[in-house]
Amino acid sequence: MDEEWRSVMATGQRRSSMRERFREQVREDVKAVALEQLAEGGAQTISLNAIAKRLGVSGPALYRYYANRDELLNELVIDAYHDLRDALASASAGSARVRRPEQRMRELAHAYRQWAREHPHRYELLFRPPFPGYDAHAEPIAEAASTLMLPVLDVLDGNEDDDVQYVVRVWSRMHGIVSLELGGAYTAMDIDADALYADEIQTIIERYHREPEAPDGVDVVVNHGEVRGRGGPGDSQG
Amino acid sequence: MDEEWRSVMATGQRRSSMRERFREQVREDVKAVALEQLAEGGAQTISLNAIAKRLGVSGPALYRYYANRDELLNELVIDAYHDLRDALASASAGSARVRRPEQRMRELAHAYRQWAREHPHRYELLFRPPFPGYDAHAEPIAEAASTLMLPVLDVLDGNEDDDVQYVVRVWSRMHGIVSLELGGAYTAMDIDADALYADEIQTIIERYHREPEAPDGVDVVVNHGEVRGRGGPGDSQG
DNA sequence: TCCGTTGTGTTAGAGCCTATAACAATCAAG
DNA sequence: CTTGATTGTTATAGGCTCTAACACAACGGA
Repeated sequence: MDEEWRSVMATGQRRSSMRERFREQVREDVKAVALEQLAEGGAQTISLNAIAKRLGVSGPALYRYYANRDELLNELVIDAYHDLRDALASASAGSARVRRPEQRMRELAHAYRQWAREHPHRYELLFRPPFPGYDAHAEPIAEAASTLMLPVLDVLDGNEDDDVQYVVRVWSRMHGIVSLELGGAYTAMDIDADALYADEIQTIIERYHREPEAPDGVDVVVNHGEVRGRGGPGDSQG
Repeated sequence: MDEEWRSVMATGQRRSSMRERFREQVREDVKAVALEQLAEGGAQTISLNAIAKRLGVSGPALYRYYANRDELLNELVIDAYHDLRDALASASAGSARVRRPEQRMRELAHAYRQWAREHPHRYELLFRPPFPGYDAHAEPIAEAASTLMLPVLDVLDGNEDDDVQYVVRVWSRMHGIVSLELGGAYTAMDIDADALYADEIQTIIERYHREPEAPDGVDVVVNHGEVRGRGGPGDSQG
């Protein structure tokens, strides 16, 4: 830790707020190690003590940087939420105006699941009831949801108001599969998660896709499979 | 603990396997306290030490009954799985031959969500990736899934083979909503979980309900919203 | 009835953790 | 150069899991 200080001093950068920069650097280092521990054994494996040891620092030193373990975890939650948001935004932007909306939806859904599979513990961290000390959960989740909503709404060409509930339902369907997949439920019962997810997304897309091609506007604008009055039997042809 | 022994001896029940019965009793007591701790602060709150203290026994005594903390947790998982299974079976049996299949489906779905809301931490315990020591997860989850599948299959009048994937998808949709609800996501974004869930189930029911009333058997037997060839535009009337 | 086996409880202790307190050293700036 | 803020250290308290060594009660056969 002292070495870093000296090397930084040697390079002769601007002295102002050097301490702050260093402080921020240490906080990042701590989070980096915490992320490794998280990836290895889940949230309960994260230990300030072990992190300190790995950074070559004696235990309580890190309490200068994080008031307690929960504060570190909350930081990880916020970072994870940002990361997921960026991944989704990136996927959404990547297929912005190029392809058909169905394809955009497919890619967005794929990005969602892929992020979860790449960072299972962080995903778990995001959408888990943190009953003991729920500090920074409500707000990030709500914002993450909104961020997920926007691309979906964009893909669905929805009107942002009544469609919110439908988009949440779409999100819930994606989350349901992803969550069970990460939990190992599908593996345990020998089910192909890839195919399952693909089929589900396909179903969602078709469900949506009826709308813009509806011949006459009977009242189908925001139907999306909600109740809204049934058309009686015979409205299906396969 | 000695008191119980003496009182039991005093009642003069059959001596054979008295020890076993007592042992089983203690194991149950331990689990009871563990369940309280679970309900209060989640799985990480469960502590053999604290349980021992609450039972008026000194710490390591409980290691005579549970090899380690994980064994206790696994027992809780298995119990939770049994409990959920019973709740679903009960709901399924309760509305067995009386009502229309749609109503049975509705009640089954309701029982599922209700159990999760009554035992949020146990539900969480069931469907969570237990990365550190996953002992008894794969099998219980698979069996719990089957148990959930059967009533759903029954409600759907499916033929148990090809329909498995569809039932898993239905289950995933229920789990998705329940999981996000327990995670507090809906509360954070001001969404009525009751309505959301009801709508989702209704959608599922309608989706299914087209089948038996399909006018001519075009190939609709196991369609359930899977890809299987699209009918082109105009197959929706609201 | 006696005695060995088995089961169950105890305390002691190692090793991990979180977190606080008291103290020392270093940096920043007047 | 002195002073105050920052950051590191060790010591300590208290919690946890789990093992070891020991004591005693219950069981069951001789």
